[in-house]
Amino acid sequence: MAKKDASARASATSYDVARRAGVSQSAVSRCFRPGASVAPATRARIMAVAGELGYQPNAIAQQLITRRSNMVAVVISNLTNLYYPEVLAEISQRLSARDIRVLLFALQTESDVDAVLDQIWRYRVDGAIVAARLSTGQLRQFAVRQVPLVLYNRIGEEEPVASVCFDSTGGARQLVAGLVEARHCHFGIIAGPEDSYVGEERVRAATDELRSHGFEPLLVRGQFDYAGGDRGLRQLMLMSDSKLEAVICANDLMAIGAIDCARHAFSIAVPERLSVVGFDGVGPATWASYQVTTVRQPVRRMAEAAIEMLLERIERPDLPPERRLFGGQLLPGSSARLGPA
Amino acid sequence: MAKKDASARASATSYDVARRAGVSQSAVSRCFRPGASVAPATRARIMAVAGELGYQPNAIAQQLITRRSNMVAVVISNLTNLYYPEVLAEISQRLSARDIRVLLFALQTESDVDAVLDQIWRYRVDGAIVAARLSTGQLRQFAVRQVPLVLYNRIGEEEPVASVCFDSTGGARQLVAGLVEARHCHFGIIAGPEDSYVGEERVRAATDELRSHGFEPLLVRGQFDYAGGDRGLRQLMLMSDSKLEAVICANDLMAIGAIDCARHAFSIAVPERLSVVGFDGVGPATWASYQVTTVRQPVRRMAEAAIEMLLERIERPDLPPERRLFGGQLLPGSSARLGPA
DNA sequence: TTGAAAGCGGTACCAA
DNA sequence: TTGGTACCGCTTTCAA
Repeated sequence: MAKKDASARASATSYDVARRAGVSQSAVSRCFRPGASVAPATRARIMAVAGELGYQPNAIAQQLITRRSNMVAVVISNLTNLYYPEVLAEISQRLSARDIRVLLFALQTESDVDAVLDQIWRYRVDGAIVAARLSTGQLRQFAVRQVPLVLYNRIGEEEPVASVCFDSTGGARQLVAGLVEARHCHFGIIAGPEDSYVGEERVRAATDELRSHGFEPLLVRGQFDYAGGDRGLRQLMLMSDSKLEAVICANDLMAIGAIDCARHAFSIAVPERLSVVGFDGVGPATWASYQVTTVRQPVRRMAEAAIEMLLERIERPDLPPERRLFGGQLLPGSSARLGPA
Repeated sequence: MAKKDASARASATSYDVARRAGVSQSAVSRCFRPGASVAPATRARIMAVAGELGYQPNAIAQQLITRRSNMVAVVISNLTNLYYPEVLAEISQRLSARDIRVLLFALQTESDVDAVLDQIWRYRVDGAIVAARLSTGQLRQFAVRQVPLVLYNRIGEEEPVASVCFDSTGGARQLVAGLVEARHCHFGIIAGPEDSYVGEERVRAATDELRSHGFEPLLVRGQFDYAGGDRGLRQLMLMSDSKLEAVICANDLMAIGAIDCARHAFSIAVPERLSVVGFDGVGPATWASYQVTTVRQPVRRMAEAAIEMLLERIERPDLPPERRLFGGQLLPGSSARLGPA
């Protein structure tokens, strides 16, 4: 059976180009591979025809033969978190710059992970950057299937996995130290859901640090959002008999919710009567109405590191797991009194 | 040359499964195609082996042969806009639910579009949802290459293209009507960059509506972000000789910037002395410190519509361009006096 | 119900 | 520098 005519298909193939340029298909292929040997005249003719036909090599076919998809799966748990869009934008742009495409998986709930992993295997991505909780079994699958993986702000709990994390502990120390120095005595912590790695680490670090100074914080939990901060503060107010002096929130969004709640629902002046601190350094944290005292994650450096680690592991799958920890920068803001001076 | 052993490759192929199950490769393939005829016993044996080997059909090979990638390109101009993460999350989740993957292209600047389009052609995506400005030439390419396309909050300027848009005009009318009824007389508009379609439409609609009431607004421009709103208000204050009574911002983020600027930089009470309104209805607009008077875009419905339109066009490429316009819901908020009562 | 075989659109090796 | 050819891993006739 004769080959189908080019016009029948949506896009031209290397055969179409070859025929019209009067060369072999191999020649066309070589023209699109940097460093291949093609006579200048031949190349010119081929490229001219390719231009006419709007020929672009079919990435799918390339992937099949080279076993390289030039795609990386990016798995993100909740894009509406305000912090993640920034991460995603960074990762996406940096991967594009390296000529790698992003296959995006935005999870609504973390329970969707298994379905996502199935797709990841099927698409034979070159690697994955995951900002979602993975079970040990799920982590093992990456190893078994030899798909390079870098976790973002998560860790492999039972086995080591390459990961890029924010140093919540260091951040928490700085915040607590400042609050203690400013002579706050009654502390509250608004934590996120227990299954959040970064969240728990922040809470644990803050708690430890407070205890080392002889303080025992009140603890409440909520979602990592504005409403979570609002509700958290209400609970703390009830529990503390209104003696609360400082609140440490697991992220900026909660801190903002808590600040608004304090000011508008309880008419408590922030920071005069109540100090509120957060984590992340997201955009809204710097808005004039809040100026949240927080610790900023170096998102760009972390995104870059995640990509570097992933690309290294794509080239050399045998590289050992490595964990890179990034310290944050204290943004003093004005939602808390940090002392002294 | 003998076939390579399965263990040499990262993942099992249908041949590996076939060999171990003692059937032909075709049989394995059929097992994974719903509605194919396979004897129950055969299927059971094959599936058992597939399970052991962790076999998953290679999506790449399937794409090549079926000419269906089950991937949709999603192009978004600035993910950091606060409004887009919500859109992206919706689109991504709804496509996943339909077993379609998202190939994400997050543009830093709109000038990257050509490079992105090249990738889109090469990956032979089934279609594209684009929330970025496309030139007429670029739009034509989609037509020529027969890649179904749906624009999100953009339109084809010189030729009709399937698109889903927010009805900025209707929204602007509602906002302006309310402001005029409340007897504001001196208006300012903080617009976005001129190359933004939605932004310009909002500005034009607001201007027209104001003129129809006999008012001529002052106009300034900036980026669609917090700083843009801040700077915009400062400029308006200079231009208006402090007579400014109402400011219409091209989006909520600018409105928030303007509100903060009014209150903190100029000590102007909002809404008592100055009314500020925005567009979109993003999360922060509802925060207690702002409660922006705005018009909310029905993001979920719009995302759903975009996907429906795209899928229809993937099935039936000959469908004519259609433009679906979604009205917004006025959120009265408390950043503006809308009248009367 | 099953297996053989012909592609899908490329890459890369080999001989000319 | 070129063209021929054997794959990559799957889907899909077509016979058996």
